[in-house]
Amino acid sequence: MDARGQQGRRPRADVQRNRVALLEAAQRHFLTYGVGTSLEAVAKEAGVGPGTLYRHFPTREALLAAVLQTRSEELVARQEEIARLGDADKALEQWLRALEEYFSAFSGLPEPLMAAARAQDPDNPLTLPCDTVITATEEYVRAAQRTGYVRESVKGYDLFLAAISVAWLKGAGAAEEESLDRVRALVAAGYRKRNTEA
Amino acid sequence: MDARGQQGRRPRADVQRNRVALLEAAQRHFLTYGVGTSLEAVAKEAGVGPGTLYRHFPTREALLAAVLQTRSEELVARQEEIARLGDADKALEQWLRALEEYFSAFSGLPEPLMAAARAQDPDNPLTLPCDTVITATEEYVRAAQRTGYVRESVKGYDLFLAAISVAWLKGAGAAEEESLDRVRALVAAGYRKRNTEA
DNA sequence: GATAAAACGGAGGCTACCTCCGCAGTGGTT
DNA sequence: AACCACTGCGGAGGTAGCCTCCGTTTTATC
Repeated sequence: MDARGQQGRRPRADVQRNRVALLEAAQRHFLTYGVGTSLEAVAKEAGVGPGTLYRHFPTREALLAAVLQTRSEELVARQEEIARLGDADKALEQWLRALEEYFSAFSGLPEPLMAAARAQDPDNPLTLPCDTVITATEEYVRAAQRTGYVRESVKGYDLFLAAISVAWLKGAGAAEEESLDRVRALVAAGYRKRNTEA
Repeated sequence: MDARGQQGRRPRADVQRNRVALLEAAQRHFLTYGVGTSLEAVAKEAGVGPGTLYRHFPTREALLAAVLQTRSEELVARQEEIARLGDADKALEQWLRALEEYFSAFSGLPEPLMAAARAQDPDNPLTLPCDTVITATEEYVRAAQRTGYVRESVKGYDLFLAAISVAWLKGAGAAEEESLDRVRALVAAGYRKRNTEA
């Protein structure tokens, strides 16, 4: 009598319950210990056995991608906000900043993202979000090039690489915010046409 | 009767023999599998037990630092070569390139180097080489600033970070040489005063 | 309730880390 | 050359994390 599409029985209640518990536990652990955290510990904290974790999320990347979903949505929301700016240069700058925050969501995140970006393996659940942000970056770059702010030789992928590098630096913990700001300025000075002397 | 310093018996021959075998095996494995390779496998290939490996090199970082010693010497040799250039701008550029190669010696090397650079733990055997190259970078930057090539706001540490980031990108394998070249150009355009339009 | 399908969970096999200590190899001495 | 003392060897073993397989439990439906 229920309105689900075609056939098959209604999905079991415990599946959804466990999935949510796993995602919450995973987020906590990724935040605290980075993406390399023990998956067994995640399962234990979610109150399920390791088998259940691996059935829901067959690889670490799958779990990561699922946890990252929320952040991806935040990123889309930011895009709308950025679109309201009008100024293509400011938009690109803000977008890169948003990207960087996204990549720094958990310590160690840049690594698997890079692996996904490179391998183009359609089975890797991180490939999709990766490609999405690269494409978006290319558009911001094109827009800023049309209005003459950005060098013609710069490609969107380059700035994706720059953003993920800065995120890596941040996650490697090796630099205080002050150093990071100077690196960001370095990148900005690198892609802009105008030369703000200093 | 032999000319060793003060007292104690002569060091045993097997110690040196094992040390060399370990270093060779470690270098091979680091080259092939990256810095995360199995240390037990290294010991086995060197023909010694795990205990011997850990006695010689109590941590992975210690082994890494010892293997890196050769490369550090190469880097010093390069410095002399660079000094002969005369041009401070070219010198800085070449130094950054040499740094990047040094950091890319093994896949995954940037991670422990960053950790050492940040923690300033005197017990970490990677801290010393790290500090050395940072100091050297600062000098190259100062020289290039004196001759007016480089922005005053740039710090040596920033360019160290930039170089290690590019090495990370290379090791993460995510970028072909073409993309890396564009990122390098981005960094160069970022730290230079002169604006080479494009 | 009864039934069948779906999901659970933990035991178990695997690999790697690192330590500890009985034993073997080595340098010095006679 | 034979002995001694000691330094260094190496592997067994405890720990932890990965991932799978399958007997058991939970669930939706009738």
